[in-house]
Amino acid sequence: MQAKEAAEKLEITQRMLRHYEKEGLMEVGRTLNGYRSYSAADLRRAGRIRDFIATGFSTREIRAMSACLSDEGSGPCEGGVEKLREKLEHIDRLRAELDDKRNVVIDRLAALQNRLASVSSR
Amino acid sequence: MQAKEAAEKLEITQRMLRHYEKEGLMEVGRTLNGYRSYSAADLRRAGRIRDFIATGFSTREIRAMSACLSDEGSGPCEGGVEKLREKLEHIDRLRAELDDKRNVVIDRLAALQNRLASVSSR
DNA sequence: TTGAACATTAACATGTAAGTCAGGCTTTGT
DNA sequence: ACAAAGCCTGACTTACATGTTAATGTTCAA
Repeated sequence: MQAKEAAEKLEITQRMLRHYEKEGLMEVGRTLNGYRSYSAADLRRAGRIRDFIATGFSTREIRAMSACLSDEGSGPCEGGVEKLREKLEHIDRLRAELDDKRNVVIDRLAALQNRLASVSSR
Repeated sequence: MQAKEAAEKLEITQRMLRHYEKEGLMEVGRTLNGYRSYSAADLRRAGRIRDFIATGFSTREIRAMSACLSDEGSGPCEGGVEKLREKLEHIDRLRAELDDKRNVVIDRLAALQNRLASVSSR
């Protein structure tokens, strides 16, 4: 698969696909004419990189746990587990707070609607 | 509480606390001598900002939902059912994004642990 | 064979998180 | 009174995601 199609499927730009390569996050084969050729595995890997970046990981961090990115991913990616756990903590803390906040709003909304209901039923 | 202690409790630098202010993400009171004085609420708010940034949100995005960051849903977070509903939409959208991000991490973690398990059981 | 659509690299640009350092004021302990 | 430690602002620096553009090569269809 050529660059354009790959980029479209991943909903990122070709620019970023090249960026991933230049940053050493993935390697992509070439056809005879020098064009990049993306395999299905390349797509999955690039998709993971995209998600990690969108989740606040730097290229440095992603590179550091590069082994954890491949489908088969053998090798030493133990350090990756640490980072994943940390990230999970961040996300979960945020989620918990968002949930609290959500309840505050819901309660208030309910209170408002109670008042409206009691007014309109008068 | 002064800057040093606040930064230590939040495990970020004073530099970043000042940064949050300059970016309009929070306001911090001053004592007579001009020193910043962080309240418990300030600490919580800064902690949320820290978590949002660590989760890949830009200052622009954080600023946009600034009202949802305070402890009390009061302030600009009130003003009738309309605003509350908007607020809820914001929060739910955020929660959805967070869940996506969380799933990315969880999937990877699960994949890693499957691999480790199958290796160690051999 | 010419043009459109695709590809390539390289260079330049922008926004922003984050570090660091300099120059200067304030507080506090000795 | 002096030194150490804190604070303040502002400026310089780096890293990095991402966009844009320019110059050029390749493929394909009319």
